[in-house]
Amino acid sequence: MTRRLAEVAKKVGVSEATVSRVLNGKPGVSEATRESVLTALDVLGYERPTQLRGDRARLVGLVLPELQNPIFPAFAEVVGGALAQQGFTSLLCTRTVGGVSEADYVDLLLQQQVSGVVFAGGFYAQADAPHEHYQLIQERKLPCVLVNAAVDHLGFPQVSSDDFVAADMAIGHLRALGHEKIGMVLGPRDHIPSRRKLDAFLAAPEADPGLVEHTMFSLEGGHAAATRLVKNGVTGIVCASDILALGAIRAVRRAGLAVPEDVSVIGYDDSAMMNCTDPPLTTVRQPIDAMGRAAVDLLVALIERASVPADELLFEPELVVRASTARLKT
Amino acid sequence: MTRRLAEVAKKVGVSEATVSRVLNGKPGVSEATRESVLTALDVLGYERPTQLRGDRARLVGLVLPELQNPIFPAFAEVVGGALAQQGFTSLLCTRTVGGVSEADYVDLLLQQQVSGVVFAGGFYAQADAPHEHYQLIQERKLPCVLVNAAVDHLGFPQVSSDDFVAADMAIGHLRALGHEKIGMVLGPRDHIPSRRKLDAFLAAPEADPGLVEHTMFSLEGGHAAATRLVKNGVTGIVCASDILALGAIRAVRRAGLAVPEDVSVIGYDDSAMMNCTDPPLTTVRQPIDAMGRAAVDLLVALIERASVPADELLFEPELVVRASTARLKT
DNA sequence: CCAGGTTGCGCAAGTATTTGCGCTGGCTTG
DNA sequence: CAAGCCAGCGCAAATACTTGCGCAACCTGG
Repeated sequence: MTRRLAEVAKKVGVSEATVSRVLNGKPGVSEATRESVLTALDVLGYERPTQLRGDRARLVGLVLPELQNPIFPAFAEVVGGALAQQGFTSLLCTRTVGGVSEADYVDLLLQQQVSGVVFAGGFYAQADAPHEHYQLIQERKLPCVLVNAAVDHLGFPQVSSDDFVAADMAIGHLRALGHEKIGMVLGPRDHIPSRRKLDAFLAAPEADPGLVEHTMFSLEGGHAAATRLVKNGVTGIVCASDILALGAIRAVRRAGLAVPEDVSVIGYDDSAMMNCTDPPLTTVRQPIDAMGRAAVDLLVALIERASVPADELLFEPELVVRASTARLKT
Repeated sequence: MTRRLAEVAKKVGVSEATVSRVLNGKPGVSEATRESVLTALDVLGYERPTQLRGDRARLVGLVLPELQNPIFPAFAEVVGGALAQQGFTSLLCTRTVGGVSEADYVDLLLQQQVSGVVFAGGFYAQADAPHEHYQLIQERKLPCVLVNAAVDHLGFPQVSSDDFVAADMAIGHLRALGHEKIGMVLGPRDHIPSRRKLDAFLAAPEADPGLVEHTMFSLEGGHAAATRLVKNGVTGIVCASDILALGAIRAVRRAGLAVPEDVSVIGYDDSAMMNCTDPPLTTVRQPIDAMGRAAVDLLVALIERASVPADELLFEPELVVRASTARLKT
């Protein structure tokens, strides 16, 4: 009922045969004719076959939860750059308020015939979030790598930074500075990286489970959580992201105290510009460069059908001591 | 020569007719059969037609130069959110070092049959950069909106913040604080928004053209440029981005001076977290929320074939006074 | 347990696309 | 300037995909 060839052929004034040849990249058509057929195709709104524009685009989806926290754009740059070097193009997908869900993005990516997907900080990290769309990827055998702590074994290879060690370092640092009443500001309860940090916190016998706050990952969330902790008299706060830490610093000041003189605050991520903040933030750095590269290497291996262990690659974080932590006043 | 239907049909053990029906979403096929046909398709590596996965995705490309400067992720969130509300999905495209060029992204987007494109801070803003790919978009009559000051009339509608007014505000603010020796740190010489700011600077009769530095948009660029300015004895620096301003602050300190006591620094953009820096940055805010919404409105109008003036919509910036500027010491 | 309805599917006829072959007209060569 | 060559294209045959129709299997209500 469509009669594409016929319609296009009439429009250009050539035979159906010629249009067919153009569409299939067959020889025997002059460049000029080829051009005009292609133009007519576009004008009439038909999809030209993928192959016609250079070689098939090697697309990879990169799914991120947000862009507010600078760690995610930074990660996107690392992954995008590494993919580009391997000849892949990345499609960046970000959840937006009231907008497109992760499942929608997965649909979209499948539709666009991507060669693979990298997820960072997605729903897979939250135990209570829907996970059906990951199974969809699995069924399709689409190469996929998860960054940072997935819920359970979905069977995808993972690249994570070691949250347990990270929290341990942060707490150790505060202890070494003489702090004893230490609080934690974490993400949602079902968020796996937060849980792992919590495990590290509770591993210490002197830890007080009452000084753990769960909140959402925003400056305001950090502010609210830290306000409660300060009220409970903590002198050190370990946060699950730099943004939370900035919120915590604001909360401490709002309470009439100073950072780091009265309360020490440690962030997590070491996102950009944390050395320009007031005070420069002591934080635990995720090695995003190495992680991004590793994720891309894994993904490319999967795409090329190499067998890759569905393990979790743990990356060692690094404590970056700046000026938001100090020895406890005696 | 391919005989897709036949091959798939044999694999699944049904007739070609059934496969055809599945491929075209026709009724009269049980869910189970449909599933197995699709699976076989995937296994055999055939593309399933776009329509099969829900209704045709309404895609819009969003092309950004980088993600380091937080203004771009922020803009991406605004535009992405606004598009989502209108039922569009945004594909984020970012240039990466040694990676995909703007022209490549345009090719990609055309190939993916996007409904429209939003460019922010792209090559169109630089007089000496290649512009052919914009013409390609124009020829295809693809809806397109440019954000912030394009080189010349490429015929696309534009949404910009008023750079002249912005620079004027910044300079006026410094003058009001008693500063007379004021320097400027701008982007590349052929960068149109920087030129417009330069125009505002030179409009004042007492302006010294020797105190204008061109550099690339990075912290290090700002640092280097500001170092030269400080050596020349300026007491106030107006920067073309917040990142440049942070670099400038570092340069001032490296020179043994203090911000704002010895030298006042003004940024531009008011990107996120500039109120957490040391000192909190005085800056000129781009109304990215309004601009993003306007850009999306224009684009959607274009997509719906409404006629839209190919004008430049100028948005008024806003001076945000924090603590990186102070009265000149007498 | 049977009649009638419904759904899923294959047959084969109908429609669309691809391709072998040969015509044409322009360019090269002697 | 004519003969020969060949790229570019259309014709029509071959191939590939779509669809109207009817059969069969399975439910459903008597």
